[in-house]
Amino acid sequence: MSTARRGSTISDVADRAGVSASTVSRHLHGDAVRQGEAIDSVIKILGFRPSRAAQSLRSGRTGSIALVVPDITNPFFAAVVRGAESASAAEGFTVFLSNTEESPEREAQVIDNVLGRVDGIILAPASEDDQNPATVHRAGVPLVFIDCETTGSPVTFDTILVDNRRGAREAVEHLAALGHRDIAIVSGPLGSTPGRERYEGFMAAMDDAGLPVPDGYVAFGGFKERGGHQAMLRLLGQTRPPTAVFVGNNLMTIGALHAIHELAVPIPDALSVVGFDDHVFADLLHPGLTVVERPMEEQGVIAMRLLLNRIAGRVDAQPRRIVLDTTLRVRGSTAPPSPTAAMNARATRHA
Amino acid sequence: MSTARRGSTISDVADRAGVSASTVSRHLHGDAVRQGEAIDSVIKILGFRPSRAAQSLRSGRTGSIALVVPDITNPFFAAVVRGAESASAAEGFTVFLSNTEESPEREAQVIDNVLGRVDGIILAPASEDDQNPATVHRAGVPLVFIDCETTGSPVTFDTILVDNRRGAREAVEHLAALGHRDIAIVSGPLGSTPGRERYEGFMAAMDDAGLPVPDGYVAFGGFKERGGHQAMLRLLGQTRPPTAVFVGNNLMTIGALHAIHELAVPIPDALSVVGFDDHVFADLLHPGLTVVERPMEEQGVIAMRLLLNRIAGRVDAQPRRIVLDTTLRVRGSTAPPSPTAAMNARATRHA
DNA sequence: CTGAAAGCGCTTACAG
DNA sequence: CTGAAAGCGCTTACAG
Repeated sequence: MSTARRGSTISDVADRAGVSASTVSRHLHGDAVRQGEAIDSVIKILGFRPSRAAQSLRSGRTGSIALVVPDITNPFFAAVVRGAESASAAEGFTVFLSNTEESPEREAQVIDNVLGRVDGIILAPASEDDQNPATVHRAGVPLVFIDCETTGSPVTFDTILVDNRRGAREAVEHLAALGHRDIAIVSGPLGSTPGRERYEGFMAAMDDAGLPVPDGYVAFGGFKERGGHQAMLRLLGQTRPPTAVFVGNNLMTIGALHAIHELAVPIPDALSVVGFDDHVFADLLHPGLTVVERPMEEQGVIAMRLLLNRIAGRVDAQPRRIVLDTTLRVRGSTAPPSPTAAMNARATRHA
Repeated sequence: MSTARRGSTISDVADRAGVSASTVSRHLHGDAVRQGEAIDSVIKILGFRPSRAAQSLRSGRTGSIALVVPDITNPFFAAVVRGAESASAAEGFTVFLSNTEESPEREAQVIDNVLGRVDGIILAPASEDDQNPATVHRAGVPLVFIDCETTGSPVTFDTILVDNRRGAREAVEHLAALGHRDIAIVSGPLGSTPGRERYEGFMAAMDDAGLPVPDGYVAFGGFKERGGHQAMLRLLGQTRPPTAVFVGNNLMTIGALHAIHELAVPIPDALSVVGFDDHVFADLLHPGLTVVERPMEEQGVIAMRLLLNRIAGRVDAQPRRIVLDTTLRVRGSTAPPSPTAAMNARATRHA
């Protein structure tokens, strides 16, 4: 590399400051040292930066954490990143982000690349039968699950989740209390934790409320705008469309709203909508969007703390599983079914 | 760390395979070796993974690239990441992503953390008077700008951009050709390259078309949904609203569209809209969104290639500046101004 | 508080 | 094609 300047080493600093490398090293790590100021000034003059590689090799620590998520463009994960970074900054750790595009293969590659360059991994596995966590465990690297977990593994890991089933149930109960009986779901894939749990919560709550869920009221899609858009078009294309819908993911909700606008279905007059995850836009819309809200940055903070504790050995062997609560935030997108809409649904049903 | 297993080393592998560590190392790097298969099987049995730290320390290479962007949730940068990763995978490099939240301070921290753990940096600087590139240069680490650049630095860097001015001009010329005279802009911050260049391109094209741009037709906002939303509300809140608008960024366009929907302004009847950057949704909307399109993944690919060439010393000292073309993609959101809308605008103007 | 010394786990000329 | 040896730049017991 022609432009690369040979950086100075700790010995260069030591020589010019008239101390030993040990002393420079100690000073760098905050130990009290006599020539502290002299060392500082030499460091500045030389533009010295300790070699991360040498530090890692010798100390066995890297000071880095990998955060591996299925979709970096999802604002939920962006919030998680913010939380994780703020929790790690305090202990001097750097967060590296990697995107798997929801592919277990990409995830395997990322993990392979990351093992040995980080002290720990926070992972939102793409699917519940994902085998990558075993690889991480074999390498002796601490791992924490966030948002999703894998099942059937002989090993368990620290995990931070929200009560997805309860969140979905709250949405259903809210809609049922408003008088809706024709309630549909736009659901994410059942192979992932949030997809499965929100679906199960929805079905259980509908059952408890004595409301049937015809096949046509269950529409699946990928966890992104396009998935929600297509699923919602299918729901609305039926002869007897629902009067209310629960959408199981933030990006899917955006897609679903676009579909609703395209078909010029008025919210909440003809259709009440509840989304999962609050976002910047939820109260800018007219009407505002009713959502199941959950802690986001906080999950990042907790995941990072669990991981750092694990790394520092500050925690007993038993992995923790933390499940946070959701909150229903009611805005204008949910209302009692209008007489006409309800009647239409009823009439069609009996036709 | 109680759970961490001491990993095996290259010497362990060498011993069990009956060769020297040198031979194992060579085999690992693809050199022809006699005991190749034996070595492979020992590696498998032992679950050997070479220590990245030791490799870096000895070879002076890390095999990693940092990609530092202002907003990971912007689909443009997600596409850049995809492109960069595909270009780096071929040469065995791993990409680490870092988010600066458009803050030069966060950017400084990220760069400080990343220097010494990567062989090069691809940076989309938050602002044009950003001083962080100088730090990177001092550390002797190759740097490539993408999407944004900094001005006034004594050093120049490889840079990959698009012709923002021309893109904005195409939008204006398209609208003017349709017969619009009352054309407004929702612009990002002038402190960033895309904000400034698109603004300048818009103003120059309006000037060339002989169309005045009253102050009220220029609305600035941050490069996100909220910025576009608020700016658009301001534009539409005027006594003489424009009949067409150019929105200078993808996320701002989403926000602007929400504002337009809220105020129930029909597109394109009362307002034609051109966005910057195509996205998943542009042709799902009704009407479809006319946009200035630009290569996205390709920019990531090119940035990575420039950087890898620099790292490998495969390139002459002179930094390259590559400017890609934009394309106007016309969909239904732009149409001639309706007689009423135009008349309203005219009438109001003369009132 | 300080320094000399060993060593983390690799890679890479060097000599054969 | 192969091995012995040196060394990348730190950190960390050890002894003082």
